[in-house]
Amino acid sequence: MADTIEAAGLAIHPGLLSPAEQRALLSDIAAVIRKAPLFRPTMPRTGKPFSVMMTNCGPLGWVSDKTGYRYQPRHPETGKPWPPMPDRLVALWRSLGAPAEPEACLVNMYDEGAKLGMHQDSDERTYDAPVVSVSLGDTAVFRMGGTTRRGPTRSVRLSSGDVVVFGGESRLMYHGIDRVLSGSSRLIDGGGRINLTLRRVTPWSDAPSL
DNA sequence: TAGTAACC
DNA sequence: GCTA
Repeated sequence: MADTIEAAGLAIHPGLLSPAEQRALLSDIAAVIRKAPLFRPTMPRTGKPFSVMMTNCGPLGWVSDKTGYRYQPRHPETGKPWPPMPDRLVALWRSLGAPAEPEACLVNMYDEGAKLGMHQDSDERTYDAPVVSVSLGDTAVFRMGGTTRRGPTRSVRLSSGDVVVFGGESRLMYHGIDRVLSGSSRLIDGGGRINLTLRRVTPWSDAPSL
């Protein structure tokens, strides 16, 4: 395990999760996907499909369709509430010193060829809490930039078990996935990469009313 | 608008 | 810079 990289509130923790922890988490997520099947979001206005498949767990889930990006309490296809956040993810969030409790866990499934263009996580009503990202399965070529669309970017490989915390200035940094290195991990049967992003959507002061 | 093209 |  290499040293933790830290800059402007960004913390990359290579190999934070042991192989046993990765397998346990993957098992939790497989159960989530059985209850809340992966769906393919589409772009606002154009309706162009994402290459990434998604689902969520926790009280709120991120979705996108022709009408826009938003958080909502129910699966867009089944109409059912998102499955509960696994205890293991709440424990991870707390272990990283994040405030309150995570309200949303977006599950992104990358098959071979899937990618995600550069974007900011800015659909939340609060940016006080960090975004916590967990990588499972095949290695991703992750690109990160600054807090505006233009400017220099750098490329970082994220392997299974790596955890990234976007806090402080880095909370609104542009980032994306250039590609996934097929066959680089044996964690997921059939290959691919699963990324979990834990987020706080509403300010902590609003939380008791949830 | 988390996609994509096209042009440099 | 386009998209509906």
